[in-house]
Amino acid sequence: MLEDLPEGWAQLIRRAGYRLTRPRQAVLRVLAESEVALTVAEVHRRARARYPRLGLVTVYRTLDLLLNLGLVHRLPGEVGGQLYVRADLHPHGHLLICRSCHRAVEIPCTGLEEMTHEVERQTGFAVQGHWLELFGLCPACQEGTDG
Amino acid sequence: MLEDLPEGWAQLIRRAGYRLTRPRQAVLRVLAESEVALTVAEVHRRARARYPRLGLVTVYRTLDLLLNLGLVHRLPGEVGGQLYVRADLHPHGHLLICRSCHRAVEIPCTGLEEMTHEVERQTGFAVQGHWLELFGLCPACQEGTDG
DNA sequence: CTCCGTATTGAAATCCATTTTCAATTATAC
DNA sequence: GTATAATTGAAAATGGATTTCAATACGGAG
Repeated sequence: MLEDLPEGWAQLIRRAGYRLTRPRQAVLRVLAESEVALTVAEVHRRARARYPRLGLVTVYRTLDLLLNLGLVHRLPGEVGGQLYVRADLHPHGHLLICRSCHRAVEIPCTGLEEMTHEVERQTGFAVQGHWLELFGLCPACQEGTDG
Repeated sequence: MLEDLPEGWAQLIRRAGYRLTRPRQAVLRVLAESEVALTVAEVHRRARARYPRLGLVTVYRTLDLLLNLGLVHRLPGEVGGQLYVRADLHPHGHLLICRSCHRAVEIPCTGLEEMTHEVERQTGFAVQGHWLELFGLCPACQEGTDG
């Protein structure tokens, strides 16, 4: 039942003092299985297939929990719903996202550490983190008819 | 009355077929005068000082208009309100934003064009645009007591 | 300068994502 | 098993953003 969760998710959650309940497992599994960034509503829809009584609120709470544990990324999307993806697929927060299907691909991001230090030197800011997002159309969606 | 607007904003808006009304001027002026990225609510608050009858709806509509004309950037911020800044201050969408005061600084962003082409080659995506955001604390806010 | 047609406005209503509240439920330690 | 504290889901509340529509004001024609 838990074996199809990503490496150590179960332990991490338990160690952090959280219970591994059925609703949570449903949400976890959905995220684990998707390489595509999902809206909250989509996570809810999919997770319901595993646990029909699942409430939307629990989806929000579980996503928040996963976010705090660093297991998922939240993509600061456009107006109308944030997107979530497994963090272990994209450890550095450098993503290429398809505007049509939300497929997310990790970008090999050379030189950003260096650039960060350079920027700190120039501006006096204390940089705490970064987000690099490229967006466009993935190969599959380029073949489709929509623009 | 219009002279303190950034270069050509007035003409651009007129040429695009829009009227330069008092409510719009109020909103324009607020954005023109701020180097800091502003929430919609903050724009509303400040613009009211110039034109008290100004409705929040008009702020949204005007920001949208400016966004379409490319005169402002919308920063895909965290949950709870998007931020807007003059686009001419940050032509490439590479920003360093203070988490405390929302001051936005343009990042000299070398090598990103190259990286984009490289990524397109590797992934087959058609890249349409990008967003690079560093966040941290500006020098002034580092001195403050809050974290 | 005045009049007119039309774009624009603001208030209210609505929409939709997210959060809060709280009684009922359920996972885990004993 | 039982106790107990975390967790859940429904409903209500919140808050950002959008839609609707009658009233208003811009800016060209006269």
